[in-house]
Amino acid sequence: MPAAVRLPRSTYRHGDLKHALLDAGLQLARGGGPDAVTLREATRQAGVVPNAAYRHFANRQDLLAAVRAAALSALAVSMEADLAALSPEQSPAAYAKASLRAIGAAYLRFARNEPGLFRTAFAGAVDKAGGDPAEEAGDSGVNPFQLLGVALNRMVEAGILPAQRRPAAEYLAWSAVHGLAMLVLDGPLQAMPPEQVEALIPRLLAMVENGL
Amino acid sequence: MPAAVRLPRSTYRHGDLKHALLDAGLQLARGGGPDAVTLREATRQAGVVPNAAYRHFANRQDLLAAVRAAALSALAVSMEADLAALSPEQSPAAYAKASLRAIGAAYLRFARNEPGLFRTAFAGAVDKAGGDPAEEAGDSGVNPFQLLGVALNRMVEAGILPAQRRPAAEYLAWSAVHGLAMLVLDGPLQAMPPEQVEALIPRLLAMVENGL
DNA sequence: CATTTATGTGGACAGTGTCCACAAACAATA
DNA sequence: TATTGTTTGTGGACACTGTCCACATAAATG
Repeated sequence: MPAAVRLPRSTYRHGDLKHALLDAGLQLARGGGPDAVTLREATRQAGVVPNAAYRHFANRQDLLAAVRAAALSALAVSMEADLAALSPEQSPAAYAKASLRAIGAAYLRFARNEPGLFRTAFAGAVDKAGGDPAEEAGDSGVNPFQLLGVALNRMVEAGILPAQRRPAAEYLAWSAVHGLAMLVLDGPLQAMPPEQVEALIPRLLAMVENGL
Repeated sequence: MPAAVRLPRSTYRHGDLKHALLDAGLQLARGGGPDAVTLREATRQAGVVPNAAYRHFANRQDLLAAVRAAALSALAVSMEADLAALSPEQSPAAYAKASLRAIGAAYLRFARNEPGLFRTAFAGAVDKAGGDPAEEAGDSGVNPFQLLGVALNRMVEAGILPAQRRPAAEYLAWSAVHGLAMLVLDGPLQAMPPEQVEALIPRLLAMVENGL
């Protein structure tokens, strides 16, 4: 693939404008959340006239949706890394619990380290009559829900989560973690000192573990 | 106070433009969330030229912050009503549990019935060096946190919540409920059928109750 | 009544999304 | 190889937004 992406290019054709716009959009989202990803700024960074974007995206919402999917995928990748770093050299029960906690902690860490991407990942997008709730796989084919499902399955297998409570349990666990992230990022917990937030995390995860 | 608020007025002065703008803003937020509350449309509904708004609000963000506070207050009022409707003619423990559940249910019902207001209430506003996290009282002086605190205190008094776990417990409970609301409104649970969401609610509240 | 202050008006500017007609480069085909 | 057609980027325009400035008007104050 041609590498020339930045700078006022000499060729009329761009080469891979769609990718360039998505990258620019991601960078904008990273810095300023969903509102910052604007068509004109993205095209500007790609060194192209605003209207060029319409050859690759139907409108701003369409570009934003693509950026959103990429951001969600980035979150999943980050979580996956933490999950994979766990060594299963322990009792199944301890391993299952550790998995759940690692996932929750990674989720919250991502929200803290990449607030723009996190906000963008969950900026209300209307699904076009989507099918199953948790089935919008990102680029890498992994999404946060599925990872949660893995951890919960481990808990069932280890006997620390009754099988009847397994169905839809990811939504419960997920709600708790997601809620804390949102309250800290955009909500009334913005002003809470970081160390206090940090102290809240293990308690929240314990609540999920014991309450499921 | 003069009642003439709508229609192309004849008087040069408006009478209570600040209130009119806030009302218009609330209506806009109700219909389309925070992005819909625009200076120009609010002034239009108030029958006034756009710039008039700047005599009462520093800028759009300032108006939005006022609308946000009012939306949060509306949420608190709705929760308070449900809480007051509970009859304490039962064991303290049952009453405390019922209080917690009523609060959570009211929160989620509000999110479902007034998505625009709910989104607006939690649309990232930067507090101007605010003090304590849960201390931004709305117009009515009540906010969601304080109500949660009441229910949790009842649980401690009833002996179903250990006193050591009491501090900051509202943030944990709140996170769970808020997270579900956000996932359903703006997140990947948008597509989930309402009856399935409804079934999730008691399970979520049970998780909080047992996990705290 | 005269003046000061609060409040709304008018006009302007930059920035945004989006539409339309046009132009340039590549692809396919005669 | 030369012609044709399709993809992709350009140029110009429009409506809409927030915000600034100078001005006008009504109310309050002396």
